[in-house]
Amino acid sequence: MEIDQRNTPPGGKKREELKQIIVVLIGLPGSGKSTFCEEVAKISNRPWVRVCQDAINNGKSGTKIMCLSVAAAALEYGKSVLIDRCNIDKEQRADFLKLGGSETEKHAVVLDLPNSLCISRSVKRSGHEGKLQGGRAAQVVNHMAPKKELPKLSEGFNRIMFCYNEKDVKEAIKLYGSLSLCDSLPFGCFGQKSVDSMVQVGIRSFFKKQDTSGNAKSVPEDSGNQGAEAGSHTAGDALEKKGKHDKVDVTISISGSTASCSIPTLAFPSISTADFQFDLEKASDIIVEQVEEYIGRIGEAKLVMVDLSHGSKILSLVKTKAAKKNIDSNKFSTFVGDITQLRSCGGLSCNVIANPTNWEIKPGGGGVNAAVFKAAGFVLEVATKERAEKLAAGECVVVPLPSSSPWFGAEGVTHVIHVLGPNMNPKRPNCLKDDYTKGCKILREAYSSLFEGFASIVKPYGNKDQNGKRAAAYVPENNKKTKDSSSSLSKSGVNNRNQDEQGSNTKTWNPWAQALHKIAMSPDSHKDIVLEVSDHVVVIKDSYPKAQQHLLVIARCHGLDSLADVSGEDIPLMKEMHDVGLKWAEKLILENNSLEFRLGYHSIPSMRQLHLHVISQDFDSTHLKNKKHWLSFNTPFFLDSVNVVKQLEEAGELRLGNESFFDGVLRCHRCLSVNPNMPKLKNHLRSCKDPLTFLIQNGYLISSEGKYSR
DNA sequence: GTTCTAGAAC
DNA sequence: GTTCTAGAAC
Repeated sequence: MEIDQRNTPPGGKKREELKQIIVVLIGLPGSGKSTFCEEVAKISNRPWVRVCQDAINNGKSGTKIMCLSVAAAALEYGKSVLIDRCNIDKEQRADFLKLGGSETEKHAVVLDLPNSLCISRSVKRSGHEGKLQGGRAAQVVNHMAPKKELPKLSEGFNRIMFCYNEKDVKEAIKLYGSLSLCDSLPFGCFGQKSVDSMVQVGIRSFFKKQDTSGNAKSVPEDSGNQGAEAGSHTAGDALEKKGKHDKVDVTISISGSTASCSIPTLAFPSISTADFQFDLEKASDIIVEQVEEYIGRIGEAKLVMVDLSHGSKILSLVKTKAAKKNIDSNKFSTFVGDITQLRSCGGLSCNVIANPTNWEIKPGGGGVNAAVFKAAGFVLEVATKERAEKLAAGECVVVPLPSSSPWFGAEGVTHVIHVLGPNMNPKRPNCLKDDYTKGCKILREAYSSLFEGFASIVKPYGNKDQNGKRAAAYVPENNKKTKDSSSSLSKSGVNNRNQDEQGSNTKTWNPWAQALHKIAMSPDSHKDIVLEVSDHVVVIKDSYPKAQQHLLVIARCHGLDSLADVSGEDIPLMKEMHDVGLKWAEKLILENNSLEFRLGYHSIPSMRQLHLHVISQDFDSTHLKNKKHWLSFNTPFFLDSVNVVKQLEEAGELRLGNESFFDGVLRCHRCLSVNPNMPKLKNHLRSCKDPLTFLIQNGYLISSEGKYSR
């Protein structure tokens, strides 16, 4: 035992000023418990006492009773205590939790490192206090490992922190080492991989302390927090409000606020403006801009922005800016209330709830995230895990809420959309510092992604109005689990933006793939790159042209992401796109009569929103870099516009190419010679002057030599 | 879709 | 040693 004598004995210091903590280390031999204690003691200003069973008996191994006795004495002396023994099951830990008074905080730090690592460390070490090293150590670890029982809050811990690797351990050391005499840490479970006890209590008092204590030291980043946005809405708040604050303010009138859930409604809090400290003015601009963009796309569905606090600045800013833009208050409103109890306490039926989560999409961190996971129950964690393991900033995942969730019955919630916003808080992971260029971009993506997710739930199902646009119609929630097997599915399985749970055209679109879609939906916001805009199409120059001239004719119709969405009824639109492309090709040929053009579509585009390529056949461009670039324009993966229209007219459907064409050889489109690699092909293309016989014969080429027929 | 880069190919 | 590809990350 090592007693720190820096502190005064009982009576010498007022006990009220201290926050005494018992930290029960839990871990196999070799998991790093002793190192943890030594490191914490080394960097800490707090008087820690390490109670180590391996050395408690005059440097030799002692008993549990001895540990309890020494720990009790240390607490009497106003110290905080680190219990350095394995404590692998509930029974071994129970007596330590009885020590100290009601003011003493009981923490567990679980060093759940891989058994193999513990064995390897134990075997290799020398001079171990308990003489557990060499071959015997491996035996002991193997014997002990199956008996390991992870701690739960219900055992009596205020806080449990799980560490699974050295990085986690380092963070925990930093956290505990930086606690001064009066500091405390948020209560609850932090960092647990799989849980059955992940409940966070008392975090409200932690945030209150942060606000009110003038000398409170900022608490270091919590590994269990994982960047979760705390917000003004805490789990504690949610608990306290229950049964107390039934009254809520509707800051903009909501038509039919007590309406049945037949009108789909998304309730969303402000993303990133709470714990992630995003600038409120900038955030409110983005919220209103995104609401304006999406409000016309969700049919009769509604958006409601929710904040727990009266006098919320962000709510007020959004409300004012939305009013200035004349956004229909029947479609978009703000609401003061508890997002977890909108129907029961606020009379507001919202079937979809947005949750500003952390990158691991896990409970914790306080704020809305903690409250949502708590209210929706463990089934939400399970349902979430089936859909996604993690999120990148700007992404979201739509999770149908199982009917077994208490939220489903009590609040009528059918879906939760987890969304991760940008973090500007240096105390949280992945801080953007003051880079608001990036921050605004990500926040815009986050809202766009969220609203796309909502739109996918109230998805349009094929109905088109007279403008050719698909009218949104609410389809009752569908809990059918569908797994997207499309090649574009991100590795994490995250559904970005457009989650379509119906039909064979299911495809998810990453944030980077949304650029054309955004241009098509709001060409006015992209005037610098738009060459032409009409009711049905937008023409732009490809940002990364693969030839001297490379334009895109983008359809403006909702619900037409790619050729996979096209059917016979789209023939007029396809013809219009072709005519516009032809017009531009002819215009460019007038400027340079050596150009030859081909018009066509990629069978499986990378970018969302149906677009026609108008590309000159020189393929002279620095942006033509890899095999896929070439093959996507020079194999049947590229479908000529005339042929697409013809197929639609004759068969009513399309035969699309697939990505197997990307395995092909690099054949010159003129002389048909095969080239070993891209640099050599590009070099060859500069000198090959053979005619494009195949294209001419099929009527696919537009050149000064002859007219193109449709 | 692009960029970056490790490692394969030359 | 340089060139090129392919996969990861965005």
